[in-house]
Amino acid sequence: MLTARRESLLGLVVDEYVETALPVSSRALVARHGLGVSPATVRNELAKLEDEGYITHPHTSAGRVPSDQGYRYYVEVLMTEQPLEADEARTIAHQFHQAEGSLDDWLALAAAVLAASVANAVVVTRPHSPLPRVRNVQLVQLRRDVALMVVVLDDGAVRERVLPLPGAAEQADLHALSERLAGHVGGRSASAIRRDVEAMEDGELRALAGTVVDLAEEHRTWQETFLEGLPALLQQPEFARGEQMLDAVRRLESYEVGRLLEATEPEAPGDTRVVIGSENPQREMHDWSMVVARYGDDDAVGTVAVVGPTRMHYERTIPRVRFVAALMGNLLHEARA
Amino acid sequence: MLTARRESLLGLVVDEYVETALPVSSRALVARHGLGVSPATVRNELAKLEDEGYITHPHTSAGRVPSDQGYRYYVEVLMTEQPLEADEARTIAHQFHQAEGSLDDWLALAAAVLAASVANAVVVTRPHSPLPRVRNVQLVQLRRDVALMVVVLDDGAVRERVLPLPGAAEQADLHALSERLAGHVGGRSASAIRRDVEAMEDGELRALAGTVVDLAEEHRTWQETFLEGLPALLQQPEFARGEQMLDAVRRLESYEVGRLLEATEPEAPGDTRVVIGSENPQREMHDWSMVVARYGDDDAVGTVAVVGPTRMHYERTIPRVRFVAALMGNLLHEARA
DNA sequence: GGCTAGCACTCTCACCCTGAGAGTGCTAAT
DNA sequence: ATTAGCACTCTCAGGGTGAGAGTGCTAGCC
Repeated sequence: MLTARRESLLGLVVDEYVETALPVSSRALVARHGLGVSPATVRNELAKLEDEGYITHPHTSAGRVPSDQGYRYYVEVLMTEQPLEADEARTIAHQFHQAEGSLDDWLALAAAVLAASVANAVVVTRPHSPLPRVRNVQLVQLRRDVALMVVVLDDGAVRERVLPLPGAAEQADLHALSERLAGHVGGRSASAIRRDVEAMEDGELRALAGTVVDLAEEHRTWQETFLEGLPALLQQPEFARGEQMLDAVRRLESYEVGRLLEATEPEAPGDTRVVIGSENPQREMHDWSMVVARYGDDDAVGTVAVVGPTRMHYERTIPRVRFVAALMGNLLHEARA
Repeated sequence: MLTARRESLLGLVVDEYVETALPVSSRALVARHGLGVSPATVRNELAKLEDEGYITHPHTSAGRVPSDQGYRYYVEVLMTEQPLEADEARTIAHQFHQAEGSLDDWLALAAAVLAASVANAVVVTRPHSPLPRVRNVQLVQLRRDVALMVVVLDDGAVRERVLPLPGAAEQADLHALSERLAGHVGGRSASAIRRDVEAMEDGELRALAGTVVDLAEEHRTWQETFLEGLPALLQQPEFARGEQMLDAVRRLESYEVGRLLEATEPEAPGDTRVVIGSENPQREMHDWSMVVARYGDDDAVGTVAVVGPTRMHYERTIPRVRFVAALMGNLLHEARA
């Protein structure tokens, strides 16, 4: 249990440190905010806060720095979220509407816009439903005996694969084949299809249905993940030295980003979750924080996450993530409903 | 015109510098390679080479460093390409075959494999033809009055867009509409379609055909560009300091990569082009080199490029780029023919 | 009992200096 | 044409130093 004064002091330390990235001294606290006490008193209080684990000391004669526990308390109890100003919200919404390309383009744009707003890296995943159903299958002839299978799922995902065709076929034949295939797999989920696949008599159709299952199940996590704002992240003082920057880049490599989000428990759309430093089950993320939100609806859910150093402007970041997630949910719904 | 001795000296300077990243001294040259002369003689020769612009001096008492002109001469005249060893070629080919996902996955994999092989960043673009024809159009119903248009082009590109449908429709209606639309646009290029679009009587069809044109023309350069090997690049000593690393990351940002390749004149598949430092028309690339190759066939052509500091192992890089480009071309053809 | 002035102590950091080392360029001799 | 020798330049790592920034503690004050 923190006394009222210690609480407010902790808040000031966090605010100050988040802003300046410099350890906060007792003197600075007194000077910058008109506390009615002397630096010595503040020092005593800070010492107590340190005993209780809310702040630390890089070295003897340095100021104080919040610990993960301190940030946690701050986020849970002290922080007052800083909502977006009207024009900021307007700008973001405007940028969102402007994009008129494919879903992928739009997601990347959303990530970039949020990244710019919070000055950190942002990861966005494509929305997908836990059990997508096949909405449509098409076989398109590319060459004489090569076709392209295009599968459209009801969460909007479009997946493709190049197939060799045993025995040349006309586009008309392929068309008929598509129809037959669609009749078997249309409106059904991957697992449902798989259950029947073996029972199919027609060998050709069975093979094709198998491919449909593959495509429907293939999450392609890393391909469906959009990372933006890497430069913004790397500009943070914690990555000033080349070594650390290289580390950061490695950690956010495309293949890794998916894994990074896996560690986060899925939540319902609307929720926003904050994972601070050592709270992250992944060891290598121990000096990073993530603000994760889900967007979408019951049919299809995706993830938006801000990734950055634990010294993060939580007050600003959390409402912005929430705002963007909500906006994405709405637009997605609007575009579909 | 360089004398034979100066030529060989230049070659040694380049080799040495490429390997160590340290300015090379007259003494080191004599010691490491049994030249029959003294360092002083070498110094005289190096001074001449410097006069003629092939090498430079970071500062008075430093060794020599090749200039862009020096690298150019090296690539043009001195270098003997180092072909892949049999097992390296086998490994790469094996990795290429292993990938069994979509084209996108495969391209990203190819980029990553090459990047690992040359220890630099690699950019790969999707193959596309100069005038792709529409092979297939499908309208798929997602919600009551929202459809997804999926366009397949004959270079294998699959593009999609979410469309609001004026007036709810049944999937069956959409199907018929797709057929009609396909009748108009199938087998034709974007420009050919556009020529007729205005003449169409049916307003709905006209709008849809317009969207098809959009999709067919939309190159989505940055989306169709795959960058891999960023960490490998950043590990190079020229990016040791955080500042320069940040610069490098910014320069390779997704939005920029496409522009980066634009500056390179297109060539026929099979050609490999080397752009060294200030030869690049883009100012900000003046201390970078690129080894660019085209892959594909007459129908669809893509680009593979290695991007790194001018201090690049050209002898190794060029044949590896060529090898990978050829391999990609073959596989692409194999998968289609 | 809480607050605070004062002070000793610690640690960092920027700075300067220095000497070693690595190169070059030039000259004079071979 | 080559080379030994040497003066000269520049960098770089190391060490020392002083200033500055903090803390923690203690003793006295309200």
